[in-house]
Amino acid sequence: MAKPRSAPRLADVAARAGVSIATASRSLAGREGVSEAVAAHVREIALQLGYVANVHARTLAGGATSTVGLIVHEIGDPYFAEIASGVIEVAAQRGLTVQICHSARDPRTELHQIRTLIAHRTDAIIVAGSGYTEPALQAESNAVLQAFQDGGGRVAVIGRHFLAADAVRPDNEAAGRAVTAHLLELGHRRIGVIAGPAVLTTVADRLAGVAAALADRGLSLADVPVLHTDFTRNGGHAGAEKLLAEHPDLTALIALNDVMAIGVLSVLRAHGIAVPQQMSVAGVDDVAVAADLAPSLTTVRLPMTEMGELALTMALKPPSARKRRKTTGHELVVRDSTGPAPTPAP
Amino acid sequence: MAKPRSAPRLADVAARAGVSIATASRSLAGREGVSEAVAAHVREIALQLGYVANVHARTLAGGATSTVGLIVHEIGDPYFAEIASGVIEVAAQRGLTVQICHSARDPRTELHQIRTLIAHRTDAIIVAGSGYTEPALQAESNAVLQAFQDGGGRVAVIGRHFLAADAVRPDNEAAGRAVTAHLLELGHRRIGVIAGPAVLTTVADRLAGVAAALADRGLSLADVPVLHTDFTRNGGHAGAEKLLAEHPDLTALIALNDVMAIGVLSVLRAHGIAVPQQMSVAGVDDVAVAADLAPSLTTVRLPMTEMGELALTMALKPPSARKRRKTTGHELVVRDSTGPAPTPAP
DNA sequence: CTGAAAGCGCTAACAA
DNA sequence: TTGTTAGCGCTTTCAG
Repeated sequence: MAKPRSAPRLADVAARAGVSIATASRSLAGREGVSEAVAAHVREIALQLGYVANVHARTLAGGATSTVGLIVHEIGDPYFAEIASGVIEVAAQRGLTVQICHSARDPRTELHQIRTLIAHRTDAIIVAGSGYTEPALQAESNAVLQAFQDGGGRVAVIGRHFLAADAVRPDNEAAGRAVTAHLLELGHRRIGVIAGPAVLTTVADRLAGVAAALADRGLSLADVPVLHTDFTRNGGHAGAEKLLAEHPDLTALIALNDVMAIGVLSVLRAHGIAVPQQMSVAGVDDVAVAADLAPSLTTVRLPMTEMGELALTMALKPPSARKRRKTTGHELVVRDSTGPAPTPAP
Repeated sequence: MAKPRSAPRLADVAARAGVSIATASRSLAGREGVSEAVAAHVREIALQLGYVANVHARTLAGGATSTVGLIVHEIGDPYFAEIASGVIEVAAQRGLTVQICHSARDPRTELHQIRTLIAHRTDAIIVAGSGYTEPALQAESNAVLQAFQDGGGRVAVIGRHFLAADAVRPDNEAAGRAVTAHLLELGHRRIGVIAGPAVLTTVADRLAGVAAALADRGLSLADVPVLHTDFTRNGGHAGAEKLLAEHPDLTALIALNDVMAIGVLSVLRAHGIAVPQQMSVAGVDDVAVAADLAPSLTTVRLPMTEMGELALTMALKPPSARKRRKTTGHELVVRDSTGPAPTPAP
């Protein structure tokens, strides 16, 4: 075993450069009050020693941690993976590192992860998972995040949360509306909706959009079957099986996110139901693979990567008195999974 | 602005509990040398104060950081997202937090990320990105990681690296061999290979497997067109276009990973080439969507999530004298994208 | 412009 | 069993 003293410390750099650690610190931090010559020399030495400041010591001494936290429901879900990619990219540009946690779509777990990130004194925390329609579920998270912000921490959320923080808001209602209007225009009237858990604001908002589009045509959400299952590929799969069995007359299926739609398509394929000839299918998100499915998936594009970038960018700005709110664009992407409603057999 | 003193400190807990900080520390750490009564009391107080230890202070004082680093090429790639999911899960179980960095398939960036993680004094570092066939490219990373390990840090890599560390090794050669043998058995002889950058060991190993399977049939890799492009969906897309144009007689395409295969399928669809009737396509990895593509993708399953779990588990074990090496299983999954070679037109 | 020294919050000897 | 105290490596006054 080698000696535990592995990484060079500031003291090593200072000694080697023949200056005090205070001067060394100033030089490396690029603070002023050091002659450029000395500063350059110190930097030179630091470089050749491969010196990297100990983040913990720096943090303890009052500096920033250069770390941001990101809470997602599940990183294996492409929606979150794409958001994470955006967050990581801008973090890297700014010399920050990203801690990622799973909330597993559970408010208790989310609270726990928030606590953990706070304990790590991350400079900022980004909550990317959907909010909950029931404020009580996030009351404690809210309190904890508030305290964190009062202490100088920065917070940004993605989606609609009952959290007082800067927010990046995909327009989920408009997305739900767009996809539904598209199907209605194609002549579909017997539409089934496969939704995620009703407590998620993302689900509630998209569903509200569906309802609004229906209302525009004098229809009501009460008239269409809505099934709440997991917000995952398997949830979509199970939901489609159930809906198909209970409502054999449906001509279109809306999955409230693309991964669910993927599950829906697999069921249709297994049952030999032609898409879109016999059944149209649409999702929301436009995850990367949506375009490469067969049939390619009609969906509403949400700029996930950009949302991640935006969230971190906002969080890194100096806090403003009132919370910032940034709504992202969305775009209906019509592909091959939707088509005209089949004319009913005479 | 509230006062900066937000989080309660150990001293606060100790004072409130009427004990010294040493006793408080012991109680919370669950170390022995404290009467159970006192310990329980301290824990109680800590709980009601919402006390969470400052990770940085703890680390600086010689404790563990409760943080592990994970370096992936790109988290948006489902292969890495699934690995990350596994890592995060076992980390959460053990009360650890995960810092994820992008290496962007660039050795320089990878080195930089390793340095960053070391600066953060993560307890362990997991390098999930592929290794490089050219040892020189990772020489410096190797040195830095070695120093990290000498200093008590733990390291695990996924894949074949020229890094002295515990390793989880998907059997890439066997995977390449399996998929190729499958195609050969189906009667294909004019097979094109769409590969990622040749410098990646993952690519080199899978390609070696392809060569081995060909050799088993008396064929040579020299006889089949191999195209090296990006190890991504778009790389697969571009590669397929090129290969198709240059070798119109091919009857099967092997993409060296599933995301490339997705790009390949999209090209075939665009050209109206029926899969598998006119062209068979196979990938490697079995990412989640592979089963849901149409046609569903024949591939070789690698247990990505489990690989992530395994890597962290290994890294968390006390270091052993000789490096551990764990080879994971793989399994040919035949789906709809491969079929018998079309009989040549007479 | 530069250096000395006081912490930051916690752990781990060492005492009592 | 419990308390005292010396750091961990760095930033930041405050002197010089």
